Amino acid sequence: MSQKILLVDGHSIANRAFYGLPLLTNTQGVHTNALLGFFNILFRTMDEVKPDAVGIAFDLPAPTFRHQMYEAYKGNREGFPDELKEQIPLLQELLEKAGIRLLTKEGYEADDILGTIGKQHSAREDEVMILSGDRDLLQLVDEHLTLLIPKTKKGGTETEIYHIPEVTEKYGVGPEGYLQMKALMGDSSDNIPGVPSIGEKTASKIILAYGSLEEAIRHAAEIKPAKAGANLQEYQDQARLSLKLATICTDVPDPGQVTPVTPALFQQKEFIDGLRTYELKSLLSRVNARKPSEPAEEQMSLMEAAAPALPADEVKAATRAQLTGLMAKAGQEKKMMAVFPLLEEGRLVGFALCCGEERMYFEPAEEEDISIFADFLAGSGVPKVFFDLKPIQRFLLDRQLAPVAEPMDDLMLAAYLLNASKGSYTVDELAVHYLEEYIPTESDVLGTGARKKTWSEAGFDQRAAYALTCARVLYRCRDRMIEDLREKEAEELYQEIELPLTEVLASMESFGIRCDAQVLEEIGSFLRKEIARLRQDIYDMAGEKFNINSTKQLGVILFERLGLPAGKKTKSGYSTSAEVLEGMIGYHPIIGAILQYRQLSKLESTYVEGLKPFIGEDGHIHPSFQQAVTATGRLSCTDPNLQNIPIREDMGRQLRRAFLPSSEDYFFMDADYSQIELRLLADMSADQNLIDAYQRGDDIHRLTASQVLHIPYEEVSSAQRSSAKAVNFGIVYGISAFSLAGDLGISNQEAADYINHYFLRFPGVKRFLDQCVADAKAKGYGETKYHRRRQIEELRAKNFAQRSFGERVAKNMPIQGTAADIIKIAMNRVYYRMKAEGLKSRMIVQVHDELLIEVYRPEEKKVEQILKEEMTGAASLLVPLVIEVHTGENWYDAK
DNA sequence: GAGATCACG
DNA sequence: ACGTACGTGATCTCT
Repeated sequence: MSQKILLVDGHSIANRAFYGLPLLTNTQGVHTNALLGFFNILFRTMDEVKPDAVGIAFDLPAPTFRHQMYEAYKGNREGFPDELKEQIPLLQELLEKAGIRLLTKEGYEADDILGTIGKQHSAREDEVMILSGDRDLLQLVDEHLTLLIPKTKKGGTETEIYHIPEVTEKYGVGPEGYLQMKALMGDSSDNIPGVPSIGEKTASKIILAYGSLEEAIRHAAEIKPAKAGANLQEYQDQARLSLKLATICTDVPDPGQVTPVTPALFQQKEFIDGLRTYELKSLLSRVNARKPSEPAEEQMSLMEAAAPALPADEVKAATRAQLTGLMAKAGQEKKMMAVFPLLEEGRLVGFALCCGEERMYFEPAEEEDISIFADFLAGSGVPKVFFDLKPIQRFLLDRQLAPVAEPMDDLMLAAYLLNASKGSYTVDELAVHYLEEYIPTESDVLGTGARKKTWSEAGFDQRAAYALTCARVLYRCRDRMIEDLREKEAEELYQEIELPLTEVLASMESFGIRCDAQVLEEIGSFLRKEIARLRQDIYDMAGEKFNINSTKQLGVILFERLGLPAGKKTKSGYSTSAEVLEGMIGYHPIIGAILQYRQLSKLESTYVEGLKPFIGEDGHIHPSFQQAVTATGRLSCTDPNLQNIPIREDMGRQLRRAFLPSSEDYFFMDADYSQIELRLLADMSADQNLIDAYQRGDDIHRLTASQVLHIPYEEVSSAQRSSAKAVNFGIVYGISAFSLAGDLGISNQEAADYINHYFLRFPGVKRFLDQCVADAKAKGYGETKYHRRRQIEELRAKNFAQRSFGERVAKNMPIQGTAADIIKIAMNRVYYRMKAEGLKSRMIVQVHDELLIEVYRPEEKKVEQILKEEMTGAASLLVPLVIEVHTGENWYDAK
């Protein structure tokens, strides 16, 4: 009977684990990050693979031939850092306590042992998986043996899986070929010298052509590029040595035995005591959660805190009767219900409900099932707890069903408000943070990358277990999170702004915006013609063809071949940014052509070709508005991003002609706040000079120029006005003389004078910005008028640049964030008023300080009135909030 | 996957 | 003396 065998490269995984986590210690000062990371990776993999036996191998060096060779080339190899070295024996000890026999053999490295045992089992047609961070082991892959490489990514680990096809796909050659390639290209991290000037690509080509190193050496003379062939000839002995060094031994005598996986593994008292010693809490609760039998008495408290394992055979789909029963009961008793749906491609695969002790998982089979669920969600009696509510609202609105009604909670939004600087939020992180529990992540269940499964492919047991676990976590976290929000004075922000906004965004996404593919195509064909012309001109002027998109190649052409003066540099070479190139106009006609080429190809690739695939069968683009991404509280927009459609240059602006109302009965009305951030600066700083200016209705940039430069208001030139505008922007961004100087093309001294004069004239602004920094330093976070917080760790940095960054953020976040709060309030007011008044007009896009409305013609006056009232009335400031309204038959005309 | 560039507010 | 604007997302190249 064929078995699943998991083999682990101990040193390699410990190494990955070590670098994947910050340096943690227990209270005794023992470093533990590699221990924690190792077991996380091991447990995760065991959950996914469910092996029948495991083997974990470690190097046990001894002076053997191969080792001596290895030593000889070891010159550039750094040893493990001490903090990691110390943890290896602790790890080995823990593994042995857990019941695992370690695989070591004097004089052999771990990969030799893994190779030998792996090939033995593979020959018996067992299914072998080797877990290692080392690509060298790719040479072992065969029909029954796969290599798993854990990747540490932001927020978790993912696993790359290599069967034979993946090896071929990635390297062009199979596992044996990969070994031969290694001999040619070498590997600096493994101190395999290889052949000079042969890298991965050339090596792959050579092996593809000749099959092996020896064959390649025989044909060295005919190898292209000639340099590679000549070097192979010259360094053939070094190549042969490299082959020897790279080859993993598969005939280690008595390599040891794998350990069968039994329920007792990882349950030994000694092992659990060990975890306690190193204070690896999350592992402890995980081990307890996996515990199959009765818990030992001393583990009771931990056991109670941990989610009970969900034996797959006990989870059955709930019947419709059970479902309606639980919903009815919750309705009568007004009991809180956590709801965790599994959605994919607009389909509801299933959902879990958790109402205290009672939990169930249900999969709708008919329309009737969905309508029962939708009725429950739209009902107002039961407090419903979600994580990421917007897709559910979208699901309902797409089907013309009523959206989820209050009372409700979205713990993803709560998590975002509690810590806005994370970018992504998951249920498993809530479990760790609030319950100190480890639950599987979505990628644990579905995998990642090319092998990522859909929920339907994952199988019933997986779906049910995952959804039920998540629902239970939500149920238990809810009260504590709401309490945390209250403590931070953010409950109103959450209840009155973010939560209602979810339906608004779902509605905007569901309607989408019509986009005419023909208009796009016309612009595209014009652009392609122009791009081809420019490309040819550039090649002619450069005297050769090259990839203009490659900054590296472009740098060589401009600064070496044409000998133009190089301006700024980047980390990796010359800068060729528009800013640098613009400074070089006049030196050579190629510069202008390149700038034009850049501009047009950006439009073509990002906005013509980039948008096309998003136009759906309904002729609309349905973007995704992200509510829990930015650190300041703004929305972001993806798939596609409709918040950066060109407008500043007329050529790009033409693209907006492709965005149209959905029928002739509608036109566009676009309303944007006039200088909302500067008005907020006036309000929040209470600077009398700035307030007076806005109350008089002055042109604020003209006024700034007049006051800073000491010239009469009427005599300000347009150049002076635009300098003042740059100063005003700079103030909001946390200005420095250096950057203002760069922006205006003046000296540092002149820029510093501007800033000093500005602050003399607007002393309240100066006081306010300094206060922002002082408050943020004292509290560790910046805050908006509506108590949105952003943690600013950089303020405590020792590094000057980082700390300065923190200070700029402390000045900017309260302003940008409050503007974001206000437009969110406005969106809610406009949307819910249009809804309440039964209008056919609808909000379709938000661009930070701007709302685009598709207006039903008969409703023009009504909508304009609503926009004016609700947007200007969204906040009451010391200065007026002003909006500008434009209308048109497409987005171009409406701006 | 990171870095460079550039589109928007 | 230190290194510089704040916030996003998409595309392309190259390691």
